Amino acid sequence: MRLTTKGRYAVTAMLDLALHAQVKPVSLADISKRQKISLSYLEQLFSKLKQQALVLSIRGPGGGYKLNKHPQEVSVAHIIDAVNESVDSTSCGGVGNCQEGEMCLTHHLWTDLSAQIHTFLDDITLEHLLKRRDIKAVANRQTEHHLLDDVAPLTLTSNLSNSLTRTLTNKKG
Amino acid sequence: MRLTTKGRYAVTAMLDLALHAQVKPVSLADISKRQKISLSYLEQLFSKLKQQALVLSIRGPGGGYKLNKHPQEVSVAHIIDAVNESVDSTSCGGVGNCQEGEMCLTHHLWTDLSAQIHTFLDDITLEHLLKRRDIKAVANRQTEHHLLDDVAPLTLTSNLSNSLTRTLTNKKG
DNA sequence: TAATACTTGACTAAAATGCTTGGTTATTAA
DNA sequence: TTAATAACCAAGCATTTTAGTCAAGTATTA
Repeated sequence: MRLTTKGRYAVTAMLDLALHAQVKPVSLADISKRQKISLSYLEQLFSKLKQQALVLSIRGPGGGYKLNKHPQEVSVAHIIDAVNESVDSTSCGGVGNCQEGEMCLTHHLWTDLSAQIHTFLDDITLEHLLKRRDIKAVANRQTEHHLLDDVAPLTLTSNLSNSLTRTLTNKKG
Repeated sequence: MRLTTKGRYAVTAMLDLALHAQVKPVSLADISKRQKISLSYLEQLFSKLKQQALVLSIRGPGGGYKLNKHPQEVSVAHIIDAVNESVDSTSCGGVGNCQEGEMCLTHHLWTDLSAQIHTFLDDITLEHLLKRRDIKAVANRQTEHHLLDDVAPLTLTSNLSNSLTRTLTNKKG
């Protein structure tokens, strides 16, 4: 499991799709403008996302990309894995040549840890993120209604964060 | 939060310290041999680990490094953060120039997600990893005693993984 | 005093990241 | 049919990160 900005870009772009490609497809140019990611970089990322069947493409004018699965079926882990191409190679390459057993030990502990993080991110889907988005959208409307300009935004993001924390940590029990 | 091989090297090295630097300090040359990490790369890593007061150094013959805290006080997150120097810079740089609010949204979701992973890794200490190590050592002795050569090792690592899974996911409730 | 081992800095090769440029192909609307 | 759109594709490039080398220190101990 690798966590870099590349994965963040991919998750952001997929979330953009989930938000805007409900009816008609969304072009990479649109995502590029909205999320400030270079068009050609998006092309590279979506090439891999399509290989993993996470998105489908429609060519020609009015074309673009759409999600190929329901938001609740797309995990953050899958998105990140899709763009990070086969990490593998944990020095000994799986069951390879750990000479002393000492190395194999710490090596195993790390891969276990890595697997844990993967499981953690595999439980978080686009659906989860979308729900938080809805909460924020509703909250924003409330904010406008109550005319609280400066204080409210901070409270809102703080609420968002807390709610996300609760959602993610209290999973499965 | 960034997750790369650099962080893995650091965690592995710290685990090596925890295992071998109980009485006398351990030289980087020893860790280099045991964990197959280049000496000079270890020097760079330990320079940062020392800056973060995670280790202390003893110079001269018989010198080396020791943990500066108890294993239960050293989290995996802290180790990874120490060698990954101030990640920051999430495009808008915190509270900066998210123009459309749309970007700020996904941006926030990501930082929340990242914070969750951080919290997750902050709960895992060297102590936890050491305990798993003990379990495996005991299990290995049992294996030798029962003379199960082929089947047992697989079961053991599987048990290790499961036990780790339980420990990590069932934390705090 | 010599060996040990940390400390520091400069430098390098390789890989990953993020982006540019310049095309092609399929599709649609004028 | 033509022009615009937008996916697709490939090569290349600047920057950063990774991982490591080399060479000089300095502190400590035997």
